Amino acid sequence: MKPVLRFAPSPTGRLHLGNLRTALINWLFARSHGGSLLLRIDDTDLERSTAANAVAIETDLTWLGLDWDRFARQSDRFDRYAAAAERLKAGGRLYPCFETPEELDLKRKLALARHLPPIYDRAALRLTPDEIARRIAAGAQPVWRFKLEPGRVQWDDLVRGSVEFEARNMSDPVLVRGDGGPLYTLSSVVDDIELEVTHIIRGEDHVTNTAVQIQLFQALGDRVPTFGHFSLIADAEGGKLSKRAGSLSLEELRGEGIEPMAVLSLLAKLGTSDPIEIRPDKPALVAEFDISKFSRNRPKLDTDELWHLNARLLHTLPFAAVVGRLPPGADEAFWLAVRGNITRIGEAESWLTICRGSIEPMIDETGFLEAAAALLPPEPLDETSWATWTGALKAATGRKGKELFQPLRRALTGLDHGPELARLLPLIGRERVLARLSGRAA
RNA sequence: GUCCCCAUCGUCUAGAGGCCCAGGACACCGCCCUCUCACGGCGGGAACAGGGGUUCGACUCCCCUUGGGGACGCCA
Repeated sequence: MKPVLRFAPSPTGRLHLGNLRTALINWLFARSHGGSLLLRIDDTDLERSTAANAVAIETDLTWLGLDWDRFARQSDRFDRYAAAAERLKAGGRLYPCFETPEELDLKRKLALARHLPPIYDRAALRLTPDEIARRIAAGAQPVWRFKLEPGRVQWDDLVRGSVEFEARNMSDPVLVRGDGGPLYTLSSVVDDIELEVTHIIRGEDHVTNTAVQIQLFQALGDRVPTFGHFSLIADAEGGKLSKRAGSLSLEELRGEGIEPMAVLSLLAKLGTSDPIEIRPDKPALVAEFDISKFSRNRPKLDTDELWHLNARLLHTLPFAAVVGRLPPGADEAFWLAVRGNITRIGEAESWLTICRGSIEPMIDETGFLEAAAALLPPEPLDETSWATWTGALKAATGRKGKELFQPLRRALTGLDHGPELARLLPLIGRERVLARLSGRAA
């Protein structure tokens, strides 16, 4: 049976690197096992979900090149959740509770104060049928809780090995809210069953959810999927990712010029035993993916590392891969000359100004530069011109090494370092070179 | 507070009792290459959180401590 994976974000905000990692791991698992991926928009929380966020999620995934085979939206499926809730009621697994949110909050605080776990005390289970009928007749809108069965819940986790929870340490989850709407625990399980999800791979913040959801899978169907919970990533200081969510949003990184493969390479390797290196394309990541390579440690994500990978990627990218994203006037010779000196593609622009536009030269010794101007080979300049020129200059002045080259670099580019001058010289052109050697902006 | 998880170089990790005075990758430092930066080549510094056990022998097993994280919602 081919595995069916799913990525189920809630459209309550933009995707950040943490979400993306979940998406990528599921995508890689699906692709490396010949399986399929379902994109499910978990928008049962109508208050916080927006259609714009849902669209943005699809845009971000597409930009990264993560495709999906099926699509579902939970707000289209409320009838399915209601039907499942009825089945659970009929089976005696759902019971109505009439506490207000304030009462529940108080109960939790009381439990905590008594050094007890803040789980629901099941007071509603002691309500008589008459009492329940009377309250409903009086207009009360109960929430419906799933009655957990006592005992041990165990599963073999793809990342964490055997995991066990004692049901008495868990709270009977609310599945249906006062307004009749479904809660995540219910909708998620119903969809995983009906959309035939075989592998649920998500962050470790879901492990306790898994324990209760396994009982729900058993109550609602006959098949429990395979689970895998990888650890969440921390920021560079070891703190929560959300605190620096701004700098880690894909939207922002994209605006700063990050390449998809830099993001993908880091996210696919972080926390695994593979070296974190730039990979050329998604098939390389698919070929190397193995869920068992993920450790249970909590890895730190450093955006510096992301930019480092980005630079490494750019240094090898052929002209064809970037042609549409370079400023007008940038040709292949230009790209090949400057790609080794940039971290983000936007930096090509300043080099283009140096090659095709006008800059202020840095002049150290006018005498030396005058001599250089006199010896500059005639048009056309090509990649051999530099050697010819500096050879003649060396013979004429007796200079060599840095003394010979650095004044030229500073005059020609206005900078202390940059791409090979042999390649830049023909790009800058004879006329500009002469002007800059004489100290004129050109 | 309760339950669960984690703890090896700066970072990501290898390590399933002797193969480890702990290996790799990235980062860092040095040298080489070189007009500069980067690339590349060579070399270097750099770690088993602490304390008890178990054992002939613990990075590896057990317990405790400490430190971190997750969960405990009519959010997902």
